Amino acid sequence: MARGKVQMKRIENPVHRQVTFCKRRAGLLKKAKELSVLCDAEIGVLIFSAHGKHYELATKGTMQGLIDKYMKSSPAAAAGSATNICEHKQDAKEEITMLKQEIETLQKGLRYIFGGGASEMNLEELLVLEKHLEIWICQIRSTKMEILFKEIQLLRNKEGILKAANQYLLDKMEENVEFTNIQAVMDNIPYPLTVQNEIFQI
Amino acid sequence: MARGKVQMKRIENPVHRQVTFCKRRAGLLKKAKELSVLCDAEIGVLIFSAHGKHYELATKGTMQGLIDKYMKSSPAAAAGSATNICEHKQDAKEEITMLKQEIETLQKGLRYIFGGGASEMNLEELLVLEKHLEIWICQIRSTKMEILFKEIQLLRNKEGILKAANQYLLDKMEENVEFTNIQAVMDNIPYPLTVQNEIFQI
DNA sequence: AGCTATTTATAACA
DNA sequence: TTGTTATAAATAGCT
Repeated sequence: MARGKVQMKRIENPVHRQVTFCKRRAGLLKKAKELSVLCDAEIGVLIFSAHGKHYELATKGTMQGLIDKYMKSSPAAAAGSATNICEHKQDAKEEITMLKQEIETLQKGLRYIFGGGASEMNLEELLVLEKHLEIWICQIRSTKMEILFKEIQLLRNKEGILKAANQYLLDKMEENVEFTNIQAVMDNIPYPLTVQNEIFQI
Repeated sequence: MARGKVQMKRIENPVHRQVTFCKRRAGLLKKAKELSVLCDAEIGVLIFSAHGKHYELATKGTMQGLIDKYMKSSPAAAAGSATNICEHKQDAKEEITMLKQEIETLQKGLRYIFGGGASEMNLEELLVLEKHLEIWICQIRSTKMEILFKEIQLLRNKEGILKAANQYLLDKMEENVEFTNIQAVMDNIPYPLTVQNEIFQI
């Protein structure tokens, strides 16, 4: 650019190359700063020399911030990038908040049970708790009914079997010349209830 | 640089600014490419315009690769970097696990109190549980009523105070020769409700 | 977008 | 690296 045009290819002379790297690097960073200031843009420049040294510039904030911005706006192809991690982090935070609320509710419920009072719960919480309990009771009643219907079915089956057995025994009796006490036989047939009496207090 | 020096400050004229942004952006990217070629360096440039548009250049590979390189070589001080985010994510996961365990414990506690999970409970246990829940609901309703009565009492007190204030104001009016709009005065008395509307949905 | 008068950047040299 | 300087590039103000 001065004292002679320059070919756009790698400078083979190592000394020349190093000097040019120094000067042009400074020039590039200066230009970047200028562009940022003049046009109100956010600019990041990363320079890695062939020897592994690195130089950077970030106008308006940190390089990290710029990279984050880049991750968000650039093709999402950057799988597993900081952005995704951030989103996961966000999700996790939300989940934690949810879980904490759940714990809070459960603890209040327990406190309520043990304390025997709901003095520390507000109206809104009490309404929610009441609704939950009502639903729970409904479920319990439904389960109860299910059990009872099963029991009834079982008893009906047993009834059928026993009636058949009785009939069989009665027939035997009639065949039999010797007269015995039918009632006694009937009384001795085991006929246990499979459920307790209180179940009829529905 | 041409036809006049330029002040190193934001160009206020939006048209000028946009034009300059275009031109200098192209210049900067060209310079970056040149430096990369001439000196065998790896260079990345990120440019975000004030309006959110973004431009990038990565010589020798992708921007992602450059960023990875930057992450590794830059002072680990880059707080909030991917590494840290990962750690945070890990922390978050652990916290979630902990919270879930806590919830499990609390739920067991509740289940214990009520005598086990409803699905595995027999009729007897279900009846007991139902009774407990009914009692609980009764207590909740009682507490709810208590809160409401307190609220009503509060409102009644306020009513008394306001009525007295109104009377006082009316008396003042009568004394006053000049006639003013009484209704306007009454309307302006602040009368905030201390509970939300939903409480009346009992 | 394209055109120049100028300002900048910088290659070669010290 | 830094400084100097001749010269190539970049670009501000216009169209």
